[in-house]
Amino acid sequence: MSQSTVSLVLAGKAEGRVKPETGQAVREAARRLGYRPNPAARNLRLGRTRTVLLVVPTLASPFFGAVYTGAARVAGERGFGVVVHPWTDDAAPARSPVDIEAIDGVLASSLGGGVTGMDDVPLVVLDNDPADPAPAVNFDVAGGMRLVARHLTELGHRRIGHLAAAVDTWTFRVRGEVLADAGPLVCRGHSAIDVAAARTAALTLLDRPDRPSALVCDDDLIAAGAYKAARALGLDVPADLSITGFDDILVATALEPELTTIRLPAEELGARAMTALLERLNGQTPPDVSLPGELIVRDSTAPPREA
Amino acid sequence: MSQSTVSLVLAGKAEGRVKPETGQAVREAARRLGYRPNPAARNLRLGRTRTVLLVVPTLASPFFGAVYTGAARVAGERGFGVVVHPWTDDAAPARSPVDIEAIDGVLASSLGGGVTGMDDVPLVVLDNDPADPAPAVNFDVAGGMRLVARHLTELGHRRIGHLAAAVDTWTFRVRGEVLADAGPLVCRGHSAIDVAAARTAALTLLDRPDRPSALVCDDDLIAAGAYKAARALGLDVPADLSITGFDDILVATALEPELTTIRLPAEELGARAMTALLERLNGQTPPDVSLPGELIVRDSTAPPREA
DNA sequence: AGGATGTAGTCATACGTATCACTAAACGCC
DNA sequence: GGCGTTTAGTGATACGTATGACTACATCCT
Repeated sequence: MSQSTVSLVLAGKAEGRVKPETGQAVREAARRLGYRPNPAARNLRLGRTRTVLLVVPTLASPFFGAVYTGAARVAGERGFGVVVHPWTDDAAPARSPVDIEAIDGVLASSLGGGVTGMDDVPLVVLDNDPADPAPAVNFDVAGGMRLVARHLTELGHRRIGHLAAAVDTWTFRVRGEVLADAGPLVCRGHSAIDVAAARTAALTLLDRPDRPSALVCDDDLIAAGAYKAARALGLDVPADLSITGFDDILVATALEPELTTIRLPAEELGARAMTALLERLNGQTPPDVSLPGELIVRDSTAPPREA
Repeated sequence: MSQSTVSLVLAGKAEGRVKPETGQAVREAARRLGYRPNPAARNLRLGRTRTVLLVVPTLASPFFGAVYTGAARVAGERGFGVVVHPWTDDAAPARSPVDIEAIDGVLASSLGGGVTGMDDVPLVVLDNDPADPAPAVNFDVAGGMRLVARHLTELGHRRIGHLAAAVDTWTFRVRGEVLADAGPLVCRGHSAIDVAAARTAALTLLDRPDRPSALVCDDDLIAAGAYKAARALGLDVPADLSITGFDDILVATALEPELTTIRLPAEELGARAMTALLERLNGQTPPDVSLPGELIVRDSTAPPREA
C-alpha cells in the first residue's frame, strides 16, 4: 500500500476509495509505529494551517482569557485551532509573530497599540476605533458609559469625578468623551491600569474642597485603587463615595463592598470576532459588530450623603 | 540571481558567499515585492520550528500570564517563539495541539490534569509531582506552606483551619500534608478555586464552636472568599480572624486588608522551565528544579485576640 | 461479447525553503 | 603559464503531505 493510500485513510477521505479492511490495517500500522503526521508538511501542501493567531496586549488579565474562550469555541466548531501571542508595543518581539507561525489569519486586540507588520494577512481587530478601515468587533463602550452616567445621576449625584486610564486608545478616549457629555463631571485624573497607581491618582482627586461624591473609573482595577484611596481618607464606600468600574473582572466581586460596574461580554466578543474572521477567510466581508455592555449594580454605589 | 542566493541573504548566511551589493539588491527587491518567507516551508525543510508550545489549564488566571512572560523572555533570547494553548481535561480539544501545531517541544502545566497524547515530544512539566518521570520544574510548595504555618504559630495561633482547593493535584495535596504535620490544625474545608464557592466553604468552617483563629487558604482567590465569609459573620480581619493566601496574585493587594500570602516566583518558574526545555532540545537532560516561595506579610494576619 | 460503470489503489507532482555539491571567473604565486 | 585559492554564485535535491490523473481488475447491462 502506498503513501497516497495512507494519506487518504488518515485524512478521513477514504470513503469509497479504500477498502474498509485496508483502512483498518493502515490505522493499525500507524498506531503501532507511533506515526504522527507532520503538520509542517501538511501546512505547506495545503497552503493553509487551519490555525488563527490571537494577539493580545497581555496575558496578565483574565479579560483576555474570556476573549480566548469565546474565540476558541467558535474556531473549534469549524475545525480551527487558536494560538495566543501576547504583544505590547514596548515588548514587541524582533519579528512579528506572523513571520514565525504559520497561520491563516489574525485576531488582534488594538489595546496593545499598533498592530503592525501584518499586512496581507486576513485580520479582524477587537475593540478598534470604528474609524479604522480594518473589520472590527467592538464593545459599545459609549453605551456602557452612558449607563453608568445615568445610574449615578438618577441616584442624585451632582459632582462626579472621572478616574481615567492613562492609555490613548479608542476604548478609553470614548469613555472620557461620553462622560463629559452625559454627566456633571467636575474633575478628572489619569492613572496607569494598576492598583497602586490608581490609588495615588484617586487620592489627588479626593483631596480637594469640592470633592466628588462619585468616582467613575475606566477599569475595575483602577476602581480597586480608588477603594484604597477612600479607605486611606476614612471615606465610607458607598455612603461617602460611590465608585464604579468597567469590565466586571474577578476583582469586582472580590472587593468589599462589591463593585458596581459595566459587564462586558468578553467571551461573546471573542466568539463574534472569530466568526467574523472565519467569514473573512471564506472571502466574505462581515459587517462590523458592536456589543452592548450591561450595568451590574452592586454595593459600591448609593445616593450621595447630602441627597 | 537564483532562489538559493535569495535564501542565503534572507537567512543572514550571506557572509562571504554573496557580494554585499547583491545582498542589498535582494533585500530591496524582497521589500518592494512584499515577500514574506513561508514558515510552513521553512519548518518542513529544517525539521524544526524554533517554536515551543505552552500548555496551561486556563487563561483566566493572571498567574499563567506571568509564567508565560518568563518563558517567553528566555525563549526570545535563544531565538525561539512561544505559543500558548489552554487545555483542561473537560474542555480538551478533539486532537491534541501537538498534532496541529508544528512545534519543537512542550512546556505543560500539570494543573490541567493529564497531559496526554504528547509522547515522543520533548516535554517539561510545570508544577508536577516530583515522583513523575517527566523532567519537572516546581515550586517548593511544601517549604512555602511551612513558612505560613510557622508565621501563624509564632503569632500565637493554636487553632488553625485549612480552606483547601478541591483539586486533586500534587501542588494542593502537598499543602494539606504539610499543614497537617506542621501546625495545630483543627478543621479543614474544601472549595473550588472560586470566590463564591470559597465563601460558602469558609462559612461552614467559621460557624462552629471551636472556631479557628486563623484560616490558611490554598489560593488567593479562596482567601478572597474567606474575607467575604468573615465579613458576613461580623468578624474583623485580622483581629478576630487571620487569613493567609497562596500565590500573591493581583487580588492579594486589592483586598482590604491586604493579604498575607506566599509569593510564588511565577515568572522565574516560566523562565527556568523554558531553560530546561531548551536544554532538552539540545539533547541534554536538565536537573529538576524547585523554586522557593516567599512569605509576604501584609495586614491580614495578627496575633489571635485571646493571646 | 463488449462497452460502461464501479472499486481499490498507485503514481507523479507540487507546495517553498535550506543546503550540499558544483562551476566559473578572477587572482596570486613561484 | 599552470596550479591552488578565493569570491560569487548556480543547480539539484529533499523535507512529508495531498491530490488529480491514471491503471487494473471486476461487475453489470443489453
